[in-house]
Amino acid sequence: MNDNFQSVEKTVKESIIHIYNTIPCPKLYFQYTKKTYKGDITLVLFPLSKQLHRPIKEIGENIGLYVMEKFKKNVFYSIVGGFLNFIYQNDYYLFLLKKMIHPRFYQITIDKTKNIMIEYSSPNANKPLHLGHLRNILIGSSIANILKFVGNHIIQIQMINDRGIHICKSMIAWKKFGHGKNPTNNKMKGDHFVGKYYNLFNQIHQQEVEELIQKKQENQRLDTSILKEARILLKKWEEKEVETRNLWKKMNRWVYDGFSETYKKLGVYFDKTEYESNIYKIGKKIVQKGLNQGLFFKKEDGSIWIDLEKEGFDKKLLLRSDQTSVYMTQDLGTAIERFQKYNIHKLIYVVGNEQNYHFQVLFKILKCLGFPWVHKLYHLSYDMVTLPGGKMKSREGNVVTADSLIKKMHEIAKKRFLTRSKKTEYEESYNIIGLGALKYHFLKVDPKKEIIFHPEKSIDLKGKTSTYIQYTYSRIRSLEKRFYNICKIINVFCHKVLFSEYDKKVIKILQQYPSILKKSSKDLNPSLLANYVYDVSKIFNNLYQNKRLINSVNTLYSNVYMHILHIIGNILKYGMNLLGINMIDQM
RNA sequence: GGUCACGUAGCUCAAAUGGAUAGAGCAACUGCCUUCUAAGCAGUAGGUUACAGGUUCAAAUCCUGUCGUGAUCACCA
Repeated sequence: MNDNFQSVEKTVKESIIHIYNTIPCPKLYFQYTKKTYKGDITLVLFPLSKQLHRPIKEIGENIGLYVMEKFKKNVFYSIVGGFLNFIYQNDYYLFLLKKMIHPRFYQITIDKTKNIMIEYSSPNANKPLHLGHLRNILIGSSIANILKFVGNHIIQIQMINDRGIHICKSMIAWKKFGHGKNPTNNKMKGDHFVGKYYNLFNQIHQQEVEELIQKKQENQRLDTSILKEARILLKKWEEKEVETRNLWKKMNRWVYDGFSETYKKLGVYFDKTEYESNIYKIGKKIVQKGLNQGLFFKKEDGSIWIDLEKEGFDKKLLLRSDQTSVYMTQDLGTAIERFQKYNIHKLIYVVGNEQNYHFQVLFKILKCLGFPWVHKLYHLSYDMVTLPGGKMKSREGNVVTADSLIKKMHEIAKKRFLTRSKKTEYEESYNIIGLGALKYHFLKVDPKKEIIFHPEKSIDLKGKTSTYIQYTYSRIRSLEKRFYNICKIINVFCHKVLFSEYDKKVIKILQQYPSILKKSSKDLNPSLLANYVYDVSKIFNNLYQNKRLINSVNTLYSNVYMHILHIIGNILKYGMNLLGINMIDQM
């Protein structure tokens, strides 16, 4: 077997330089050959024809012949319209197979090691994580996995919004109606417990607003008595009153314990946690500095603004008239502090698209301030998760929490598992299947697109799902076991191996793995990987159903399939793990 | 109203960034378990890629306009 091949792409490039004597070589447009045409990889000739000023047919023939020659007829070619299709021959597939069984095939390093900080989750400390957080967390953690896998150093960070009027709302409700209860004696998860009081606050506030409307005093709707009380509490908090601070610490602790539990269930973790209460003052200095430099301006009431109208934005508030911070103030501060503290090459914010404008302005302000690292900031924006009826934020207390969804998935998996599985009781598998289905459902969709979530239909365990992929994987594991029981191991590369069309289809898909992973990491998009892993599963099941893979009669081909199974297994496992999904050996 | 996204099969999503005859899965219908796991495989049906123009060898993809959906334009977070 000839195993000194270099890639077709490289050879094509070489041929153009050689034949047309052009340096540098024009940009080449390759694509994997469409299913409807014969071939493996395709060069699009139209742009080349334009640049070389030669007819398509001639270019195609020249390159095709050169490549065929170079590969000693292990690669054929055909020209269809303006497309030059390269058709791999048997031995080239064998070469690919050999390449793919090497561990290096999976160790993809796309660029030099970089320090990348990725901020995600970033919840408010007053209620449980919900559907929206779930998408955020899954995208963030999966991208962190992918970036790490291709060789970067990753710092996963969450910023907890533990300060402000919204926190005081749950505090005041607990003070008035909590009667000293706590999550333990109430048998509730801490974040749900606190969230209950936050919802209670909103209910009471709403009642009071309605009363005001009846009394025709609706102009006072922002001054309900309970809201006033919350404001007083905020003031006390700002003044660091001991009792208020202690209550605040106590209730936050409940919430954090609840978050930790949810994170643990989801299998995500953070290297760092920042608290808004620790850093909300940092930005003020910067704002003052910018004011002194004449970049910002002060209104009569003492508030500080930036005028970005020339840049196509509006005027933006940076500091309130009472000199307290707004979101922008602290985002300026944290960004600056992060670059001072850590040597980071990239800072990714995973934040919903409702804040697109906020981040555009944030980056613009930092640019105005002259920080050289502004181009290292990236807002990874994703669309909302909506319920079929419409918005999910709408009615208070009616949101789907992450915990309830995780629990529901576990139940669905259990029900299905019991009727299907060969195994007896196996609690851990319900988790892997249920959670996997949830994660896959969220990650297979391009982040920038909306997800419409049907709670009643919940999430499928068949079709284009993680369950299908997990099932495929456990089939592979089972086949491997069978192989070791009945077959001798031989070196297939010392023999003449002939691949069937099914085999070729599989190898064709498998060899795309590095480019998919590369693209996923470059685009910061786990959905590409998710969809690819599904394709791999599908093509395997097609092979499996049509060929007897492992048998004692044909040792050579059983060994060949053993290699193919091994590669598929690796791709499925690595790929799914990067999405945060575990695999099961037996289902 | 200004700005920014998005609009693909009945439903949920793809389509490697401008390439060939737009692909999957649900749901519906038809076949396939005496054979390595049927949570599977094969097949049928389903499309004027919201609409109208434009750019070029080539448009779901880029530009313009219209319509629809959502987000945002707070001394909220």
